[in-house]
Amino acid sequence: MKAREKLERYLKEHELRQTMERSAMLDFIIRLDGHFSISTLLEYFAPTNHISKMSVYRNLDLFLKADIVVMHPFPGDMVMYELAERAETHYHRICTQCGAVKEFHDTKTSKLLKSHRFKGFTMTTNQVYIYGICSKCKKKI
Amino acid sequence: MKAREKLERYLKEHELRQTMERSAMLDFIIRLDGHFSISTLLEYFAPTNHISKMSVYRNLDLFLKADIVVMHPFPGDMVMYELAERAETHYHRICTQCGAVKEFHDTKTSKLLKSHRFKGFTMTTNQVYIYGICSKCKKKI
DNA sequence: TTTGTTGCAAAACGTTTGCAGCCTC
DNA sequence: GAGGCTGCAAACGTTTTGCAACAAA
Repeated sequence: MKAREKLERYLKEHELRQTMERSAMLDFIIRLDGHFSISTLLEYFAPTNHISKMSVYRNLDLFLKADIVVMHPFPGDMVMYELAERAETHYHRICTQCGAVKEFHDTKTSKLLKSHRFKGFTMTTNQVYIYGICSKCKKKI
Repeated sequence: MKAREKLERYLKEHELRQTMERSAMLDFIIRLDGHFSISTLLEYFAPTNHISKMSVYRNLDLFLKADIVVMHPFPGDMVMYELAERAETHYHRICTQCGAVKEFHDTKTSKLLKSHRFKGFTMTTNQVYIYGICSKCKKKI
């Protein structure tokens, strides 16, 4: 499902409201087309672009609950996020030494995971992370 | 590889030192046998058990780099951690509504992921997360 | 008209930094 | 003996809280 649809549906289901702020934040995240942190959002919106810090925090939480955005456990000081729709098209490979993250495709695993059926649990997305050491870091050792 | 071996090897390779604090922290994490947050460690060590806040922070970072511990992107305010060795035996299923996390087994996917070969990238661990809605939350809607 | 949402400011909290002294190796 | 490691305290920055005004439904 598209991110905008998800938002509309989630708001309706939970009797929440459509606001300019939510819409603008989602637009930005869609256009951004990549990984981002809370700082990315704050730096863009808080100083000049009409959305206060508080709304950024609160609405990012909402996007997470609504499955519009996923959270990635990348190393480093900042938790990173990505549009769920975008994250569904690839997985991530992470160097535990330098923190470098690469996207890769794996249709086999994707299909296998999508075929799972759990009792009473409805799957929406799945994420795979492969940890290891990249070539640059291997040379250093 | 066992966690303790990993630590020894990592320390040697990076010319770092074995200390009581590192050893005690690893012991605790092994005995704990589950998910934990920084608070879990701080609450145990900082007040009474002889390891200062600072060493907890610094050594947890080291454990992450040494692949002794992995970080999980579970919803909620706290980033969670788990002994890598333990995390290798199962994957995680997460409810995006209430944040409940269940462990599940999937040898097929595990084998498939382990069989991957990347140019210049040496895999150490892999993690799979399945997001969705659990039965309890479905009833509420 | 109701009630969710925003934005502000202040407070609370978690994390980092700098440094002196200690302890591995 | 050299240099990594610890612990303290202060500084820092991020996130939360409470509340009044606003606006979507």
